[in-house]
Amino acid sequence: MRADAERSRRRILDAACEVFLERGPDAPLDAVVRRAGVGPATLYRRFPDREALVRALVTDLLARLAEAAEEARAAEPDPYEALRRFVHAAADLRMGAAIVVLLERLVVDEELAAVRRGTVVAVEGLLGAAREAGRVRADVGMGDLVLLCVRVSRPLPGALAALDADGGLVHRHLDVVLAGLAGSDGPLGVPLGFDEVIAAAGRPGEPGVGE
Amino acid sequence: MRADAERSRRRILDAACEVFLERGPDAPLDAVVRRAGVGPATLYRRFPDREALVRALVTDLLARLAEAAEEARAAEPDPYEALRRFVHAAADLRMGAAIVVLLERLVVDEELAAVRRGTVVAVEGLLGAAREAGRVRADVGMGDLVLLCVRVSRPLPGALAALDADGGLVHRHLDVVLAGLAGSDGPLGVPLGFDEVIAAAGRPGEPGVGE
DNA sequence: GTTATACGGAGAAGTTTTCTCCGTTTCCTT
DNA sequence: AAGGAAACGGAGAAAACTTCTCCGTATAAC
Repeated sequence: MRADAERSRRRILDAACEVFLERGPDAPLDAVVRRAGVGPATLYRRFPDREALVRALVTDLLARLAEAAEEARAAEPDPYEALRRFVHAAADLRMGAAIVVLLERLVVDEELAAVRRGTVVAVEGLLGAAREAGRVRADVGMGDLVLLCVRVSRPLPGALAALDADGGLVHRHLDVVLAGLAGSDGPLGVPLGFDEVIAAAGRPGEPGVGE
Repeated sequence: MRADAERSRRRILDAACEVFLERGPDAPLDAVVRRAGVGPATLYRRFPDREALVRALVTDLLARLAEAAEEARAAEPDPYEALRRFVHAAADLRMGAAIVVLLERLVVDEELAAVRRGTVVAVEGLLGAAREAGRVRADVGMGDLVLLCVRVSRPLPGALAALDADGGLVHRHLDVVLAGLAGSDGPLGVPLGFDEVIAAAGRPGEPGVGE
């Protein structure tokens, strides 16, 4: 495969990740194209239809998530810290995009099921260890973990997304979820005020959810 | 105003709330119409354009939120419980819809600013009291509170929304946010497993984010 | 330097969304 | 309970968006 082709592929996949996360799996492929900065023909040449794109995206992402889980377990001896490290990594990898698009748009074939199983097992290991160590309450399951991650790491809707351009807010809020509003499990820094929310969204001329 | 007109108005507003929350402020008004079970003409007669609908929706919702805050403060002597009660009420009122649509689509005029101020003051009172009582960490601000509520109470994307048909999951996850994963501030009941997530989304034939 | 491969833009075809007209139904008044 | 004003729903024209392809130009490998 030629170098520029590989580069385009990567840019399209990354763009698709962001776009599906923001606008759902029905987002126009045209939006992906624009975000990727490539021509429409390039996308359609590489991925014959939406399904092909989605399948490539999900496979890629699930594999990287499993890797991140292994990496977290290896890097942190403390099970809770390992879980925490993974959750933050998953947000950076845009786990939400994989979940949303996977569950919505894809017939799960043999290959995909295998990749998915690997990821689930790895994350379950992380969660189970933290739970056994008594660092995570027993009445929280994988589904909670995954859904809370999806909820918190999804981009904020519309103009609010500008608040979190660098992703810092996602990590902050993941920490809140992890540590709890009433806890004191590590400082969060300066409180975010409501005025800043207003200010960020007050900028006119932003066409909304789209770009 | 005639009784049937008032009834239509209410149904449209409720439907708009759900639809904007699920699909963002660009959702087709036609989707609102279908969900409300009225004809398109009825919507356009009552609200000349999207902006009129959105403005009515937001004004209505902000006022109800302020009410809910007052009610929570009056009903619960303990400041933390009052905050908790409000947060759950806000989710039921679909606060997310107001925030998203307000910040995105609306020029904030005099009237709207006044309503908004009232709501913010009421909620700030709740949060401040809980913080002073030492029940909420000092490094969490109104912005965090609002954004976390938006994040957690937004409907899950696409088919995942079926998991939470009755809203129970939102309340569960709000409690996680409030109490913290590592805390033990009240039992959450049976853990939600990953399999249930898969099962809920595995149902084919669901056209996705739309209805 | 040559050749095969990939690229971007313009635009046709198909789909979705917006918004109005008008005949029928529902509510209020007397 | 009957008349009249007001509201309703459905069909459909017009506009806006999406999808997807053709083809001349640019880029990478040898």
